[in-house]
Amino acid sequence: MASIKDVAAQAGLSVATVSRVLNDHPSVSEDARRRVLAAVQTLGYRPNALARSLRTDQTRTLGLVISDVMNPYFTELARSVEEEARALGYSVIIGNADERPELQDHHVRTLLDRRIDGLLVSPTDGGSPLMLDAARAGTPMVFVDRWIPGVDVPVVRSDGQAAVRDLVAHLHRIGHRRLAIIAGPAATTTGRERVDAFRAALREHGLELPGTYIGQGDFQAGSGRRVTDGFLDLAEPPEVVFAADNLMALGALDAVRARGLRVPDDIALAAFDDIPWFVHTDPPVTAIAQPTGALGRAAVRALVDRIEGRPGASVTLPARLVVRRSCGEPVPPQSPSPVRRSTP
Amino acid sequence: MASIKDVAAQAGLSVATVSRVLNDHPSVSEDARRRVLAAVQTLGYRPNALARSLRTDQTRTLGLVISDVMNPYFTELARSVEEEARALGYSVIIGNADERPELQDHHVRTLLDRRIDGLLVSPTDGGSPLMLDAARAGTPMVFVDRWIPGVDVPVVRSDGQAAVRDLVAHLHRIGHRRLAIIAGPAATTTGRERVDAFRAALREHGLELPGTYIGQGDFQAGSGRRVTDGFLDLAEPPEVVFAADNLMALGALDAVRARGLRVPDDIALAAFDDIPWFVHTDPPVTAIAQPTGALGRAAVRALVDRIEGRPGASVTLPARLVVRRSCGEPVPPQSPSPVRRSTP
DNA sequence: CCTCCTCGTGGAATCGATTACACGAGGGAT
DNA sequence: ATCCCTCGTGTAATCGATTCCACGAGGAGG
Repeated sequence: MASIKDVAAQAGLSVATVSRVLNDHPSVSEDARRRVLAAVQTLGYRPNALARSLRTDQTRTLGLVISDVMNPYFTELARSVEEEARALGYSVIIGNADERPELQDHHVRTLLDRRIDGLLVSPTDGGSPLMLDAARAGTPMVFVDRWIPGVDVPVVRSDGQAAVRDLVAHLHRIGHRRLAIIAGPAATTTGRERVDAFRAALREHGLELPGTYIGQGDFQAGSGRRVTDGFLDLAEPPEVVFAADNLMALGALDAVRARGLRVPDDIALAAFDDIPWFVHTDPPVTAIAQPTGALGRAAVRALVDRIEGRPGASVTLPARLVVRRSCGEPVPPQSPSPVRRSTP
Repeated sequence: MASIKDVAAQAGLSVATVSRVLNDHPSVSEDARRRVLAAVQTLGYRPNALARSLRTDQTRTLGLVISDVMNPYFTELARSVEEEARALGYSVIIGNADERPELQDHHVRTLLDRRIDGLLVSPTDGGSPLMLDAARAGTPMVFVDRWIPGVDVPVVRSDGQAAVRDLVAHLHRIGHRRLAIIAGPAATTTGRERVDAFRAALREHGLELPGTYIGQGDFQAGSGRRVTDGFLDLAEPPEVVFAADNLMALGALDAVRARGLRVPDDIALAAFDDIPWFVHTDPPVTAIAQPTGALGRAAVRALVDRIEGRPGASVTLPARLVVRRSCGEPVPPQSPSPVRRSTP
């Protein structure tokens, strides 16, 4: 592959001049510029990003470590992150932690070794020493969706508390009293927060959340299935299951279906995170929708702010309840389909 | 950030010796090794991947350019690719082309600039000069899922012909005669092949595929909606719509639902690519399942073979029909749920 | 005791870029 | 005519690693 030296030779100039042309530095003659550009053309030269980054100490690359690529929520987040980053002149390297702390660490390490300019993380756990050290050492970092308390890093997230309250009110109005939740891992903020919000909302209606109605999941489909099975085996099964993410809701549907039961007649279902498929499931699933695209974009802006020396603020955006039929009547006039693809 | 020089100083040795320890070169004394390791520990040193790659001319990184991250099929592909690559000691950088040729080019260029060791592509179009040049110039490359004819690059893909024939036989048996297809872009091999296979299978039953029953889609949900609307507006609408991918099937469901019609009573639906949600849609969707994980793994192995100087062979794996209820009776005894997550 | 190897180590070149500094040519002000 | 800037260019240092080559110490063999 042609290097800058080859271009210099071909153009009959020094590498310094070639470099100046390529970075359009002002003091270079029109003649030199033309010759360099011609040489670049004929050699098909492309600058070596590694060499450039080594010298300039910046990669114009962001690392994004997400908890699970197979989760449509994170997939959409990744898409909006890449889009916004590209608009700001950055590339993104995605690492998929698959909800496994050791994999998360692997990716953080690899990204740091590559000297990315900044890191966007949705932590799977309480934070490994590696990540905490990196944050303390001054690596620009922003938490997105989930975060780690006690670390001085901006957090871009969605607040589901009001939406959860709306959900519980909706369930209560329909007549449900025995409400259960499939929780996410206690090591994650979203895992804890959603349970807390749920419990607080129940209390407003004078309801309890007994221990047997809190199932421990891990944000993946298998755990949703397992926990739902447990609920259905109880002497007094819940009337509603609220899954703390969409994959566990998928698992819950699997479990219900495997027993030949029906939603919402035999048991009602609601989920955190709205995805396009929830419109077409049997029945359409009532869900709490996060402003995913906006979160991704805000996270990138906060991170780039930090990288470029500006403060970089935390952002919290509200989630909202989308009522469909999976919790029973009343059916709303027309449940809107979550909007994808087109960014207005 | 500490460099190898700092480690050398801390250990009281030269950078050469430090480097030898780090790459566990045989000729280094036990004493030196201990001192270097201690220095690495206290400084929290991590080698700079950029510098290393610049010197050794290899990044141990694979580029993967996929057509659309929001498509669960590609998402699963990406996951299996990363998994296999990691097992072989490689990292993966994913570029999302979003079915747009110019974005695909952007990512290929960026990846090439980073001097990735090899490229895995699922081309969105007939191939830009950039990509063809790279292939000709000897960049190790493998096509996955889709490919470009006339380029000397191994292809790892799934053959759906037999499964499409099974599907058409199934539809014919049920009594359907007017079958339509939502095709993918003609610029992609999968776009063309699926139409061809469908037409050939119809012919075996003495059926035609009229032009009005071929809708031009782009593998994204919006086009599925649009095309299905067109079908439903025909004087004689088809009895079955076969969507060439899962997102267009989602769009088709949207369109049918918007008119207050029912699947399969008013119109039947089948799709290429099976995903977990198809089990729980209303009704469960009959689909053609690709061995996605196996494809991703085979593609990585082929690419790594090329990179490491071995031949690197093309692979074709069969797809299979999964019958559910979206095409009407007969209902199979129990339609299996596609397996995710766990790799056996 | 001398010679020859082997082993462990360090010096320095190298990868491909960027950039500080030096330098010569040309033009304007004095 | 002299001085001083500005402009365009080139030389060389530098980023952080790897690796070829040279070198000194020590052991084996004659």
